[in-house]
Amino acid sequence: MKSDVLAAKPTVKKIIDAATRLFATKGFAAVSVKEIADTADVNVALISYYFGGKENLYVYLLEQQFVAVEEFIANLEQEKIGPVEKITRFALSMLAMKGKSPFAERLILREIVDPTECFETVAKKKIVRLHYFIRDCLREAVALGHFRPDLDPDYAAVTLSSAVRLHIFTQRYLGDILPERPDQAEYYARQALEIFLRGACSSRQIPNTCTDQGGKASGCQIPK
Amino acid sequence: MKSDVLAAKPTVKKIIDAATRLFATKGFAAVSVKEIADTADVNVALISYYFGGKENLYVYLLEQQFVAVEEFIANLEQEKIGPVEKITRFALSMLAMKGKSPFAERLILREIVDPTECFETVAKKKIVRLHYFIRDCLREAVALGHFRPDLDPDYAAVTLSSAVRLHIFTQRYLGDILPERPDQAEYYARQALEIFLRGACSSRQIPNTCTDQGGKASGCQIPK
DNA sequence: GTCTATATTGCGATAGAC
DNA sequence: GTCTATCGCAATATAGAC
Repeated sequence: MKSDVLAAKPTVKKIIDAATRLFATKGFAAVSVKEIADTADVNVALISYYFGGKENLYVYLLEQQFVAVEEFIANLEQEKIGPVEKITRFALSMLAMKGKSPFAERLILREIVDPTECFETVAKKKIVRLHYFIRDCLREAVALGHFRPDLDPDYAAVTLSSAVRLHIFTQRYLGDILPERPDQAEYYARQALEIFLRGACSSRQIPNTCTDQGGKASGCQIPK
Repeated sequence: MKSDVLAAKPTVKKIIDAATRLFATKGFAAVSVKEIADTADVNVALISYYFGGKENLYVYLLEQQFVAVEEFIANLEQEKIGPVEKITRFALSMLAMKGKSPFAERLILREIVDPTECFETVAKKKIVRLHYFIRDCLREAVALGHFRPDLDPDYAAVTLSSAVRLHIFTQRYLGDILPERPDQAEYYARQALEIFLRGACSSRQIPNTCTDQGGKASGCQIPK
């Protein structure tokens, strides 16, 4: 849409930075162009001038975020590492990308929660692609015997990305009651990942929730 | 705010039903009172007449949703069952409440993602309370030896509610690519729960992610 | 490129008829 | 209790001065 050389202009960059932060924090509907302009310290009219309106600006920003994520995924797919390490790196990717695109996670998660009309079809392809990446890793891990054979890769993929990602938003409410850790975000991601990996590979029985004793892994019943 | 007897009036009920569905689906900022009135098939002015405006209506609805959830939690706390079964029931609560308040999960999750000014302080107390319930169950389960001793209950609580809840929103994008299961929502919740429970109680080593071999459970390193 | 001023639309709320 | 008409306001976008 807009060439990258345009994004180098200081005024354009100020708009991009302010808009990215605001959209990520408050969501598309709750942010006004005036607020973006004030935050960026530029004139309101310049947003239409450079981007052709609020919607176009939003679409441009989201596409940029997905580019960053897809690059990350593409690199990961090429690496000669096992599937378990791939999803490990994916789960920690939000930390790895913190410097480059610190709001990518929030913006994408927002688009999942509140699909914008102007971006829904694009978002769908990208989100599905992201899902397939995780699912295929899980499938491979099951095939290799790293994970238990009864793990459902399609659904486990949703569990993994949910577990690792939603915490970004819970921080607002739970941030000050959670015990302090050296690097809170990374600590959380690693905790969640560890639970997932153990839960995916373990064939151990779950205490107090199994009616039969010697059943195989998949027979471990969760009570009604 | 409004007495329950008022909610029995057919017009009021139509407004409540339409507004709950719309707020849950699109979020507070993206819904207009006109849209609510049209969906409910009542006159626009009646929303102000009965509820005193859009914000008041939203606050009223959210409070109702939290009442349902808190009742559920309060009942759960009184039951003479173990902590593992308590969180199991909690995780499946969205299914248990489907009949009574089918939009509770969505509305609460929305309030976490996009805190509304008019409800943030109230929401904080309720969400923190919900978090404490889960965390205390996890603590107890660790103390009883059901879960591994190095599980961090504060952070694991966030992981659990994230894993079990976020899927509601991913369905829009992944709904048609996920393989069909008899009862999709329940199936997902149980899969996520099973992963969590196994991950919480297991002391098994994770394949391909551990550098040292014979380390104890807490020493299981996730690679950088 | 940047600004001011303004056009235009749609929102939420309410006064007043019925 | 329900409706119509309208007010006031804020939002987006743009025309045109500089």
